[in-house]
Amino acid sequence: MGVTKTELFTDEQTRLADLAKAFAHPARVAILQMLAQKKACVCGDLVDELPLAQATVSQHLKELKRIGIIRGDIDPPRVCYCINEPVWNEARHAFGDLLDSLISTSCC
Amino acid sequence: MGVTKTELFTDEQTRLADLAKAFAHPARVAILQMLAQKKACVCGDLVDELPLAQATVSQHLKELKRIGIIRGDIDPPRVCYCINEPVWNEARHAFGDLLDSLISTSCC
DNA sequence: CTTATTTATCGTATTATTGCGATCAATTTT
DNA sequence: AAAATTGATCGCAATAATACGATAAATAAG
Repeated sequence: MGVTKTELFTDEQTRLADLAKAFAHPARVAILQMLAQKKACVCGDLVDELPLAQATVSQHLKELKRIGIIRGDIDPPRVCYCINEPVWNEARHAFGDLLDSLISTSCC
Repeated sequence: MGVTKTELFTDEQTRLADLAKAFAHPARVAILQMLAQKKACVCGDLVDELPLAQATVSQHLKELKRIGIIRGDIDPPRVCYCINEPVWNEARHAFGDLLDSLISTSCC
C-alpha cells in the first residue's frame, strides 16, 4: 500500500515515527552528524561531503526541514543549514523516553 | 529510485538508519511500546490492539525481527514476541550518542 | 482423523521514497 | 548588462514500503 493510516494512531506515535524518519536514511544520518558537529553548515559543503547529486541532497534537506529538525537560513546565494535545537531535543526526549522505558524482561 | 546507495556510507550510518526504521512507522512504534511495557511477552494480542489486518501486523513484526529489535519465540501454535534487549540497548546508545553530540550552536 | 486456532507467506494493488539530469530563480561577480 | 554561483524544483524512472485478502503451515483440541 503505502497508505499509512496515521489517523489510527496517537499523535505521539505518529510524531515519533516522523522524527525517526529523519534518521532512517544513511544520507540523512550523515547530514545530521555533520550539522550536529558543525562540520558543515552551507548546503554546498554538504553536497561535497556526500556521494550524492546536488538535487538529491537538496531533497533530503527538504525532508529534514519538513520534519523540523533542521533550519535553513538564507544567506544569498547560499543557504546555511543547522540543527533546529528545539526539535532536536524533542527527538532526544522522545527516543530517550521510549528507549528507557523498557521493563527488563526475560521473556517466555 | 529507491536505490539506496548503502555502500557509500559507513556501516555505522547504515546501521543507525536501519535501527531508525524500526521506529519510522506508527504501527511499529505502537508494537515496540507495547512490548517494552510488558513484562510478559505478547502473542496474538498485538493484532487485537492494532487497527490493522493480521497479515499487515505480521509483516511489521517480520521487519522488526529483521532489524533484530524483537525476538519471536515459538510456542505453538502461538508466537511470543518480546524486545531483544541487546539490540534495544544498541539503539538506545546509537541514538543517545548522536543526539547528545550536538555542539550547541546558533549557526550562521 | 477432523476441525479449530494461530501465525506466516503469497499475490497484488497502491503509495512513498530515492535518485538524478535539466532547468529555474536569486544573487553576486565581472 | 552578462556571466557565474548557489540552491530549489520539476519531471521522470525505479525500487521500497504499506496494506490486505486468500491461503498455507503447524499444532492443539475434539
